[in-house]
Amino acid sequence: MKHGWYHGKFMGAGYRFTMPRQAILEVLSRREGHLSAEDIYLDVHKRYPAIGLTTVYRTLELLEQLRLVQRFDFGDKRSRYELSEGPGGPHHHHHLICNSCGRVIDYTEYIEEEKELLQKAEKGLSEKYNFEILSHVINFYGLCENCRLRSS
Amino acid sequence: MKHGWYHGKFMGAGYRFTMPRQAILEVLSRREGHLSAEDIYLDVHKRYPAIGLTTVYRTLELLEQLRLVQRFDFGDKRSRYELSEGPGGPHHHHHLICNSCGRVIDYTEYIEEEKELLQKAEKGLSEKYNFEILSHVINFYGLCENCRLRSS
DNA sequence: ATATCTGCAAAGACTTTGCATGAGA
DNA sequence: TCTCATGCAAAGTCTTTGCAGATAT
Repeated sequence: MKHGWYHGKFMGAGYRFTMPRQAILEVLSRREGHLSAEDIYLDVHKRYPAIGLTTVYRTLELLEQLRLVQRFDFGDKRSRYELSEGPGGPHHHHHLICNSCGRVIDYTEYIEEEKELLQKAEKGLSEKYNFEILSHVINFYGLCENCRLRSS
Repeated sequence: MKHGWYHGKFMGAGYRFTMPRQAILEVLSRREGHLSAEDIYLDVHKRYPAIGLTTVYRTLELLEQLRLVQRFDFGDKRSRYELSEGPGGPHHHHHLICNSCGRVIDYTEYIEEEKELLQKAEKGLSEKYNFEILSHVINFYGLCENCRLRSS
């Protein structure tokens, strides 16, 4: 893992690129998607038992502020974190969320069609409401395969 | 407010249409959008001081299950509730959410264009993942007018 | 009549904060 | 060196649960 880019991001914003921060980024990069703070803590903790849960929370808050990480809420009562898309991060995707069991499925289809809509909407909305759009979330809710079978 | 329709919804599902439930629905209907459990509690409590916060939570859970209410998460740490769209409820809309101050703006533009994308996506995704889509959420995140000015 | 619903208080779960210690530049 | 970062424990906030009494059908 090349730390140079992240190192620059941190230093450029006046933050230190410490070992816990490296380790947390490494976990986010290795295990893509939908990780809770505790998931990350447990994983990081295996390699660096000294790192505490508080640091995980504080680091995630910082990463979110630096736009390196995006926070999601899938309806269970905990925040979920993913590396932002881009070099090193995942590709642009959205989520199917099962109302019954909470499963989350990533999908990458219809991104082209989506782009058209979003570009039009972003332009219009930023003009009308003077709102600067920086990111978006599209979620579909429903029943996953297993839960469909079980409830029918 | 005509309670007949709601009464039927409740009874049809084996639940009682009690006074607290009526009162909570009345608040949701009168004050459209983005209400937290506590917002609802405080409002309902003015008219019916006997109704407790617990009942508000339990009623909202039930209303969500009956699909009469949709729950949202806007990034502050509390759930927000809105009456589902439909007769008596609000029109279809989405949200602009300010990353800085948390303000939420409803918008109803681009719904037609959105419909096209969603229909295509829903069809394709339900086939590919055998996932039955029941609802969707589109959120735009960014900076509202006030926060743009303040940060520039 | 009786199964459901409610209020209160207490518990639970996730997240944040205070403060002394430790570490990066 | 000296400010920023960290760990631990404690506190905070929203939400859920247990249980006895009340209520709708």
